[in-house]
Amino acid sequence: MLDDRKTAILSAVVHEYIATAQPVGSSHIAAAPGVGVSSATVRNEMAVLEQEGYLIQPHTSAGRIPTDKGYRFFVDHLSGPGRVDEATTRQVGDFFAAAHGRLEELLHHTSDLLTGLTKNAAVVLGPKAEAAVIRSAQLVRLSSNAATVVLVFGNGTVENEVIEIDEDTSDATLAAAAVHLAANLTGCSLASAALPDSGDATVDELCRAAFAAVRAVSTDDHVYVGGASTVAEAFDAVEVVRQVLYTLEQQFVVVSLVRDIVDRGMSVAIGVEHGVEPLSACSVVVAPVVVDGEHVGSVGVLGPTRMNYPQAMATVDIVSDRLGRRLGEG
Amino acid sequence: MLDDRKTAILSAVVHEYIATAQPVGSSHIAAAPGVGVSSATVRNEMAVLEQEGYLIQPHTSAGRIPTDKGYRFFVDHLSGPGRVDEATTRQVGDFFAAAHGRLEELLHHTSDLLTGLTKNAAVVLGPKAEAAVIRSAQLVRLSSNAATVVLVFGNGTVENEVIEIDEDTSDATLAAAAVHLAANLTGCSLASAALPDSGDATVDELCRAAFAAVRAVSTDDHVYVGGASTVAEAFDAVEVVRQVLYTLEQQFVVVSLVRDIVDRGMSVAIGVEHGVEPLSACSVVVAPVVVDGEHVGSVGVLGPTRMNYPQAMATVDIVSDRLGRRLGEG
DNA sequence: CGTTGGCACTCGGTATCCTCGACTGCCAAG
DNA sequence: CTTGGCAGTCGAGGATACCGAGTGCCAACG
Repeated sequence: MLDDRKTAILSAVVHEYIATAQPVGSSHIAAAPGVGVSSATVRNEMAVLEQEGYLIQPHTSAGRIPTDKGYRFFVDHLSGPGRVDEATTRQVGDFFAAAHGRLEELLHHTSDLLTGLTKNAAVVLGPKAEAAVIRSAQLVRLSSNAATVVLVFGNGTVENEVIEIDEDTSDATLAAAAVHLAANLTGCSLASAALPDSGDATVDELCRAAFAAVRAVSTDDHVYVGGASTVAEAFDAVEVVRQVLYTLEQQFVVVSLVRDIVDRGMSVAIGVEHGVEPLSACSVVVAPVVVDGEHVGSVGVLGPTRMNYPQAMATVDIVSDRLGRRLGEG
Repeated sequence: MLDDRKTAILSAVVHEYIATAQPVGSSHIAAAPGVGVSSATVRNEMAVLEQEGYLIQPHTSAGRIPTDKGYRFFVDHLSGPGRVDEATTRQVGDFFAAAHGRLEELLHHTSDLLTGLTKNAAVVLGPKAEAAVIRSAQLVRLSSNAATVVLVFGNGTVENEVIEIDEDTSDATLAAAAVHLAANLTGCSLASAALPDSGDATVDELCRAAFAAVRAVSTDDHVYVGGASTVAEAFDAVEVVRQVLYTLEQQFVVVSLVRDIVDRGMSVAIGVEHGVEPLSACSVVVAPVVVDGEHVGSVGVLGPTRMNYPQAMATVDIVSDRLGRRLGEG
């Protein structure tokens, strides 16, 4: 643990570096409020902080920049609960007040909102359909050998999947299957639903196929990634930009990344902490979206390790909170 | 019009520049096959080509690079019909043979396919629901004051939208509206559908709301943009990368860009030709997706003006063709 | 007359060198 | 323990020189 003065100095270094992206020297810190001490003393303290791994020098005779460990200490001990300014609060409020329509739209726009507020890439992970209550199940013939199964869930999501059917399946059989599906799925969640035999083998066959298809689809994640262009500004090394963008395009990587962080109960993963090597120059700030005490999704932002943590954390928190409330009403 | 020798020289410059991204000098061209002439002669010809606007010199005593006009001449007169190698043909074939499931998935993966084949950003514009035949219309209550209207179209698309309803709307009214909707929409396309009065004012009110909502949604475009990370490699100026990425994120810009090019009957828009200023360093190669003689969508790739046009055009063509066939079967 | 080899010239890129200044670490005095 | 002072370090940035790729022009040639 660090004493008060080291703490204040580290804090000042982090703040300054976040603001300027330049290595920060002892005299700047000595001038900072809250550090009433000469630059020589600051130098001594900074040497200690460097030895303990909170700071590094890019090269001798340069200022210091925080390490991942330094940022970690900062977010754990220094940044407080985090406040968002009033304009942000209002903007978020307005957004969710004005939001209407489909869940997908809402999540998509939420990601844009986060990007706009934090100037970082944003990730929104929506609720899986699996757990939601099925309000309607339907089977619609598309052609002689294809049909669509459509489920409407209580949260407003609609999932569908195309299944192949036998050429000689009669419309009557299809209708019977549709009725059987509707009767047995409506009111349950997909996870809990079971499909008893109907007595007709052909109908059962159809129903099983439909059920399997829609169950497979409903385990897909609803993930929305926005603000990719911000990473082009955050890093000056083209290679890093490319790697980060490429990784962001692999949505399953992003999904497991975010989910993993949330599951570990963390709200911030700094640099290598999240274990995704191509993103080791990035930090991720996440918050779970909670409805009725249940964790139904996540929101987060991804930016360079020298991101504005207090602001990002506060923004992510307020957005996840409001999104949760919104989903609770809907 | 250019004589044969100028044509050959321009062609060689374009090929060389596409391959190396370096200004190309007269001696390289003189050595190229098909140009049996000394570097001095090439220099004279290049000077003419520069005066006529096909080439420019970044600075005196550097080689030349093609202008947009040079690329335009190249694609119009030089690149021939374009062949894809066998591996590509097979890969595309395999892709569409293996593809199954929902239209959205198919389009999304098609964009990934194009990115993989051309190493450029890819755009896939799917069919609008508007024109497709409605196979099923449904109205499902979500809560006391919200319902979802769901349409299933003959091409396998499912569109839905949430509408607000009066708290005191009875389930019976909702059911009546559902029946009325289904009766009047099934079998038509959204564009051609009309909604006669049912005799019950409340039901009509609901139906109108549902119809309006779903009609609004169905005019949305299904657009899939992939391969954003490739643009980080294509340009070395960070600012250009940022602008291009940002523009690609504005999906409506991309949509109107692609649509405009296709509508003008063009297959390639080079640099400023497409009129989107932030993308003036980019070319776009597009092809319409045609099903039964009808233009239902578009595919395209977007890359730096020094992209490999013959390969891109051939790839886009074959993908659009196979996608059209695939949509025709489905 | 078009083509070609030759030649002088241009100019960006790279390397070298230097200076400047922003740091640091250390030390001795307070 | 803190602080002012001081010598030392090292990268950034500017000046200089050089190199080489490439050009334009011209005179000679078939």
